[in-house]
Order: sequence, then C-alpha cells, then structure tokens
Amino acid sequence: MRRLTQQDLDQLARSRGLNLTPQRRAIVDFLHSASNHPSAEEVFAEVNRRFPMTSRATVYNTLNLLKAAGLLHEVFEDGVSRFDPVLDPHHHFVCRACGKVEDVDREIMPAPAGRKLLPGKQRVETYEVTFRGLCAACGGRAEQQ
Amino acid sequence: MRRLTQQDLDQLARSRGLNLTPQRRAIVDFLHSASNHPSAEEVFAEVNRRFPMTSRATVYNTLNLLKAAGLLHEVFEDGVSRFDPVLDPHHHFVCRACGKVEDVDREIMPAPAGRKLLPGKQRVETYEVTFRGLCAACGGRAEQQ
DNA sequence: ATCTGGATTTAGAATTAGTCTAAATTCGTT
DNA sequence: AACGAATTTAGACTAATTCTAAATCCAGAT
Ligand SMILES: [Mn+2]
Ligand SMILES: [Mn+2]
Ligand SMILES: [Zn+2]
Ligand SMILES: [Zn+2]
Repeated sequence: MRRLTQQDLDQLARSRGLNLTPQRRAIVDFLHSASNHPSAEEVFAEVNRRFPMTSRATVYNTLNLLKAAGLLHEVFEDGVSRFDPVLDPHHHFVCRACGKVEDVDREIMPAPAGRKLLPGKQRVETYEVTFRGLCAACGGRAEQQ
Repeated sequence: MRRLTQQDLDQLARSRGLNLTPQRRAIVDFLHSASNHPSAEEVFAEVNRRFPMTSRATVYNTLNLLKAAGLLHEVFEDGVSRFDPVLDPHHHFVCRACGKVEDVDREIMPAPAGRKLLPGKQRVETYEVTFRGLCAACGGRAEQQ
C-alpha cells in the first residue's frame, strides 16, 4: 500500500498552498511512522514528546487541514475517530479482542462488476468494508471463544 | 428485511429478563416506526413528544440495554452513533448530499466464498459494507457534480 | 537590519455527546 | 397497605472536539 514520501508530501502541500510548519511536519511524520491509525489524542501525545508545548488546537487544526487537503483520511471505527495516511482506497479489519485496526487490501472484496446503481437507485461513488473478528495475535492465543 | 413485531419484542424481552416499561416501549416503537437509523438525540426528542419528562439518562440506558440484549444494533456513520432495529446482517448506503443512511441488502456484496482467514491471518467473523454516493432523491436533482 | 501584516500557534473557555450519581418514583409481591 | 427491587429523573461530571482572543512567527517591503 502506497505511502507518501517526504518529497511527495512537500510537493503536494506546496501545490495546495499548505505551509508545512515544524509542528505540521511532526504530525505528518508521526502518522506515517505509526503503523496503525492513531487517534487525535495519540497524535497529540506523541508530537508533544518530540515537540513539547504543541497545543491540542494545533493538532486538531492540522489534522483537519491535512484531511481537507486530501493528504490524510479520517476513519471512524466503533465511534472512535482515527487518522489514516494511506491514501489509496482500502478496507479495514477491527479485532474484537484488542481493538487494533488493520488495513486490508481492496482486492479482497472488489466492487461488484459494473454496479454503479444499487437496487434502491442510489449512485455509488465509493465503498469500504469493515471486517471484524480476531487478529492474528489474538486469534493465535488458545482458540478463545 | 425482517423487523420485530410487538409480540416478538415482548417475548424476547421477557425471555431475557427485560422489563418492558412504558418508556422502553415508546423508545422501541419509535425506532421501529422511524425508517432511518435515528440518533440518540432524535430518539430523546421524539419519545419526549409522546411521553414528556423522559430523561436523557433513561433514553441512553434503554438504548444500551436493548443493544446488550441484542434487540437493537448501533451503527456509527461518520462519527455519528445511530440505532438500527433491523437485526439481520445488512449493509448501509450513506448519501454525501443529505446524509441519509439507507439499508442495503447483504446479497449486493456477499462474503467472498469460503474466506474465513484474511491474508494477514485475521479470522473474520462478520463484515459490513458502507457504500457512499448520492441517494435516489439527491442524485435525481440535476446531475449535480 | 527593521517594520509590518497575515498566517500560525497557544492556553484555556465553550460546546457536545454520553455516563454517572443519588434521590424520588414505580411496581410486583406479600 | 407495606416492602424492596427495579426504574426513572435531574443534574453533575467527563471526554472529545471546536472556538476564541491574544501572542508569536515569518516572508516580503522598506
Ligand atoms: Mn487504513
Ligand atoms: Mn440498517
Ligand atoms: Zn487483536
Ligand atoms: Zn441524499
């Protein structure tokens, strides 16, 4: 799954008139280093480790900015908002034991061929699948119920 | 898509030791009459119309109770929590113009035959699809962008 | 090198959805 | 009618997010 490089990012940001300040860069860096869909609070905590005194407002502002610029997606799983630096359309798996949110390749469940209109006459532009169950780690432990 | 009758409901509730008080019945009635996935606040407003002085706490308590008893499902769309009286597994369509959440039959996108394990070794127990685009009403109006 | 205006950041107040609490009420059983 | 358990209520509390107004930063103009 494609991830943006620093270059991509600089270029994209610039092309959209986005000023990449140190705080903003720290936020993007963390999101790309973190493998799994951090929440706003996790971003706040981590960015503050490297860059103390970064305010919540800046974290939220930046996440919203990047999202609006299309450099970041927001995913909601079970009422929790998380941020996803992977831009290609893909699906998610949520572990019911540990709560981890993992990426799933879109090929696993491709669009039903040529169906742009649902029976209810809705025009589908995108779709995403959420799989639920036990992740590799949790499923491994002793065939738990 | 199957919906519970009053009888089903009484029986189910009783069999699970759930006392169906007037407030609780009003909440369930409303959820079943409303066609589209009301939020807690919408339930609160409507139940109060018929049954003034019903507190938020009772609405939330009841929704959580019914959910725990399996008589109701909670669906999160775009960070908003909504309640769904349709118990069979099914998918959803979210209109990007008006925000309406509509049911979609599961047949539209059935499980990939025999796949219980994803490539990442996750064991899939359930899955759900969210389609996004324009609903019949919004899509009809003048081929908007 | 200094000035200046716009963009950015900051701390904290405000808002919102939801949970918790403790007292009052209801209801089935004696 | 009296009792105790379950339920309901109003409002306090909490957590996530947005808003606000003042401070800071910074690029371009002088
Ligand atoms: Mn993802
Ligand atoms: Mn539904
Ligand atoms: Zn797990
Ligand atoms: Zn619509």
